[in-house]
Parts: sequence; structure tokens; C-alpha cells
Amino acid sequence: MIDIKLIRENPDIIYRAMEKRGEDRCSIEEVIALDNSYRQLLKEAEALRARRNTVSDEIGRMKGKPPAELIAEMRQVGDRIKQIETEANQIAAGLEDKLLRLPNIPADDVPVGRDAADNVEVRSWGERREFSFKPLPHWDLAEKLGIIDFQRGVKLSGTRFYVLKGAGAALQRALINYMLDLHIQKHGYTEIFPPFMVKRECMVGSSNLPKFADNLYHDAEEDYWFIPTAEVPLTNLHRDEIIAPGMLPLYYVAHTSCFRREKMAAGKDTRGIKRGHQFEKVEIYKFVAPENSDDELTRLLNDAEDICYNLELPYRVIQLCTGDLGFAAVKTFDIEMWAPGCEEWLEVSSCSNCGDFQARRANIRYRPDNESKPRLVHTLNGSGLALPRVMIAILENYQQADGSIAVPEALRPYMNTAIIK
RNA sequence: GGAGGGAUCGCAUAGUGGUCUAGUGCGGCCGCCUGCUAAGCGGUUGCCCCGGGUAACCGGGGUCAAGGGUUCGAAUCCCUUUCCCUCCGCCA
Repeated sequence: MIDIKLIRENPDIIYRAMEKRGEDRCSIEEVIALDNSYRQLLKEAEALRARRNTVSDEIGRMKGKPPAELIAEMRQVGDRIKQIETEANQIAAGLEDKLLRLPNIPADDVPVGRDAADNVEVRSWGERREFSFKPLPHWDLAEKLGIIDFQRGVKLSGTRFYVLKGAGAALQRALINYMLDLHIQKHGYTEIFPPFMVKRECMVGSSNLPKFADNLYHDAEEDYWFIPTAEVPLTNLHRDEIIAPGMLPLYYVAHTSCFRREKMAAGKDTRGIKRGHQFEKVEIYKFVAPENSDDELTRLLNDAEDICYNLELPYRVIQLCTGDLGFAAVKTFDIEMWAPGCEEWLEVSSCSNCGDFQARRANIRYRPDNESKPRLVHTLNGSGLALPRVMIAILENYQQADGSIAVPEALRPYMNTAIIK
């Protein structure tokens, strides 16, 4: 959520930000109008309350019975307060809803652009492997090796579901443990295993609701929401808290299943395991002081890249332009791995600085030192990494002429084998 | 799922309609005292919103789990919801 005071005092900044994102500006005008009428009503209600407080206090001090006219007048004042407050609350709710649907302001150094075509490649690492044979896409490789069962996945749960079997399941498990260990031991993150179903207000805090309900699975009976990423529970870990002096930065890593309806992408990427309704992901997450968040994003990105580097999978880092930036982000870098079989760059990670956007929604603050007032933290998140796409990259990059897969060196201690055949 | 008990300022507690602008202890902060430490003495103390001011600050409103109700006035009475505890039932 954008600070209403900023919108009130510097609307030009917000207009410019929305323009860079390709959003229209009329919602801002509505916000400003609602904010004005709300504050007007609030002022009235507060003045009446101040009067009531004084008079009630006087009545309390009186020895005898208070005059009937005074009681009658105060009864009217009470009714009026109720009236104004009802109206004010309605306006406040409308204002809140509008504010919750406004995207974050991009950082100044984010390249301006319309869509993904205007994203900027920052760097790349590793050579694309030369094959002496035609590399197969992962669905063919996996089918032949019997490590992914697409048909039975559909039998169990329908389209966009699959079953990992034998070495397929083992490879995923090895990757999860490997990634967790690296982030915990080398990069200093603390492991978290959160719930996969959360309350509505968690989804609002992380900014998945109210705007993106279409992408979420929801249990209507209990009002539980299935997490589309560990970012949701991790953000809410410190919801409504004031983090004590000296505690920041906080680094968390979590492996969770992720659940996405993928309504928006109907019909896209239906082949293989690139885009499923349920997938595993290791997520890295930081709560930091505002002045450090830009540096912390660089380090978070490096931590995610470290996995790609150690698995010896060629990748590139892309900076998202203003038009492609996610709703909550001020700045985002994607990591893409090359998949020689299906011949495309796979997004395996998205690393974002959300500034104080989620912190304001989720009311997450910190105290710089004992004497100071609480301030909003900055939150950062990144995949470290998304499992199915890393598996695609491994299968397709490490395939051999006979259809077997060499296990990346770093993963062998976790797999107890050097080859999948 | 059933029956009962509870939720108060960081923590522990007091408070059953107006002297509560929520008291006290601990902790925190400031100062004094003291070879050092501990102890002691004095003062201070959360968060949110609105208005004024460059600012320290000042004025007002809100906040006793959340929302609603009764009342001139609610931490206190009533209703609903949430969470926690005890017992019973069910359960990996």
C-alpha cells in the first residue's frame, strides 16, 4: 500500500509512477477525493466527541441530578456522532479498497518500458552446451526414464498435475535439501516451515488480495487461502509487530508447496512440468532497515544465483522494466535458466524489493534504537529456487546421448548416485 | 463437535457504570548517589489518527482481544465473532 500522506501531499509522484507502469490515473483522483471527505467527517466527529467528553465529565462531578435539557442535548450529540461515524466508516472502507488496489511506486533506477519486451539483461553466466545429438525436451526424457508420470497425474487431479516417481521424486527432494542447506549454512538464512493455508488478512498483507483472488485457491467454508508462494506466510510472520532494536536484518528461508489457479494462463505451457497448479519452491526472504534494502536486494539476488552457479546451469539475470514489474515491487530481477530441449529461457527466480509496501499493509515496523519511534521495515523476497523449472534445466542440460541424466556434482551427496538412468 | 473458565499499557497484576486523563510491581529510559558491580533514591514510560508548527513540541480524538448494542457517560452491563486454558468426544 502506498502511503496516503504521500498521495495527499505529492500526487505528482504517484501520477508519474502509475504512468510508468501503464496504469490509469483516475483511481488516484478518486483516492484523493475520498481522503478529503473522510478527514472532513472525522474532524466533525472528533469535535462532537470532545464536547461529549467534557460534558459527561461535568455531569459525573455534579452532586444532584443533572438538568434534563443537558441530557437531552447530549443524547442528540451522541446520535449525530453515530451518524457521522457511519458515513465516515463507509468512506474509509471505500478508500481502503482503492488504496489496496494501487500498485507500488517503481524505484527511480528501474528501466521504463511497456512490457516484458523492454526488460533489460543485466548479465549472464555459463556457456550453452553444444550437443552432438538432438537434445530432447524434459517431458520426453522423463517419460522414457519413468521418473515423471503425466497421465496418472491427470488421472488423480486433472490437467496441470503430474506424479514424480523414483529418481524424479528423489531429484526434487535432493534439490530442496541442497538449496535449504546452502542458504542456511552459507548465506545465513533461518529455516521456517510455515502453514500452507492462511487467513484472509495474510493475503492482504502480502498484497495477493484483494486484487488477485482469481489466482488463489480458497476454502470458502473456513475462509482459508492456499499460499501461492512462501512469501505470503513469511511476510506475515511479523505482521502487527514492532521489531526490537538490533534485530534487523532478519533472513528467512522456507520450502513450501505453492498452489496457483493459473486462470490467467489458461492453455499456456500445458506440456511438461513448467506450469502446474501445485509446485515446490524454496523461498528466501528478508526484513531489513529501509536504508539497506537496495544493497540487500543485490545480495539476495546473488544468493539465488549461487544455486545456479553451483549446479553449473547456464543462466541470465534480467531486470524487469516498469511495465512488467510486479504489483508490490519497487525493483525486480528475474533469473532465467536455459533449457536446450524445449529451447527456452525458464524463469527460475524472481527477486524483489517491495520497499515498505507490504510492511504498511501488514503493519510490520521496527525500532531503530530505544529512543526512536517505530518505522516501517522493508521486505524482500526471492525464489531460491522454483523446483520444477530447475528440474527441467537439469534434465535437459545434463541429458546424454543414451537418454540418461548425469547428476550435477553438487547434488551427488544428496542423490547417492551420479547418474539417473 | 459438547460443557465451563479467560483475554487489561513490553511482562506480571489491580480495577464490576462517572475521582480510570487506566493504578501498582518488574523491565526500559534519564538523573543522583557510590572505588567498580550490585543495591538504593528521584523522575519518566505504549501505539494509531486528525489539526497546528521547519522542528523539539502543542491541542484534540481513538485504543483495556475484535465488531455491534444499552447509557448523558462503558475496561466495567448486553449480543456476536476470534483466540487461549480445563474437561469430554473424535482423530494422523
